[in-house]
Amino acid sequence: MSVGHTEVTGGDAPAELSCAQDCGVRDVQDRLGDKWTVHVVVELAGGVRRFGELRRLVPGISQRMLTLTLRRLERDGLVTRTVHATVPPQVEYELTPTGHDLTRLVRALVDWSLAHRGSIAEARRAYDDRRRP
Amino acid sequence: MSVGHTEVTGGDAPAELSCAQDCGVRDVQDRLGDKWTVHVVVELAGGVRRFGELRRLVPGISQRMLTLTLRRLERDGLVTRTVHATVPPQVEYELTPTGHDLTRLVRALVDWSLAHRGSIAEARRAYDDRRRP
DNA sequence: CGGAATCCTCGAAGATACTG
DNA sequence: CAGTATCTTCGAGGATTCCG
Repeated sequence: MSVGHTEVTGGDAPAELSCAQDCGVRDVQDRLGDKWTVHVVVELAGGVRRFGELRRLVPGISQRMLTLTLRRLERDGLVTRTVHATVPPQVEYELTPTGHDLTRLVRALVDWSLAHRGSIAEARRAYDDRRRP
Repeated sequence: MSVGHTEVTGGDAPAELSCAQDCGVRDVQDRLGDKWTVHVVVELAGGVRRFGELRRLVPGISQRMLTLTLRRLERDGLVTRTVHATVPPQVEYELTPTGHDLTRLVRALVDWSLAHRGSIAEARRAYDDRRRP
């Protein structure tokens, strides 16, 4: 099995992982690996959401982290930010097409972890028991 | 679109994301999000590897981080560790079936980032240009 | 060779306070 | 309401040293 390596000469396989250290994979890892992005994306998958709405939908997130998370998503073109010049102010966030495609990856993540949740927990118990008798 | 929510009563959809705060998804996020696991898994996808071999195959990784990364993978039942009582010592690592399945997720990650690499870089430039004229 | 133990740095994330 | 600005904490990860 080969995860990544495409022969540069004539390959049609999907990826070469080590193209000049990571070729952008780190960006995705950083988004998917941080504490809040996945949660925010999941809520945005439900449609347009306002800032305070997201704050309520993602329990435990601080105002600061919600702002940072949304800004990063916006910067990467995964989310649009629409300011309505009303009073009080009203800001709406929505997934872009690319952002929606990200939810497919998130779903793959969730599916995988659910599929192997049991075996991992078991392996972990076994390992810990071996180490701490 | 709904990424996660399965009605507990009779749903057959794949996942409920907020089952008691994350239901194991964080574990996978932590592995996939950290700095080295993906690289190590990719190399192990090529077959059995010795410690020093991995050290050479994953450029930049420290001895400590390679050890930690492998231990975590072993603890989760994704990698087996085989010590040959030779001199000098020889330790071999290999993906378990679950570990091999993890490579499918890694591949999805790599594929996604390659597919959207361009649009993300572009969005990022546009965003930065808007903010710093 | 394949680690374990220790020390240190630095950035992610939390808490709090202020503002257009 | 939807932020920005500061300060602080905490842990991942790096460097180094020692060991069976």
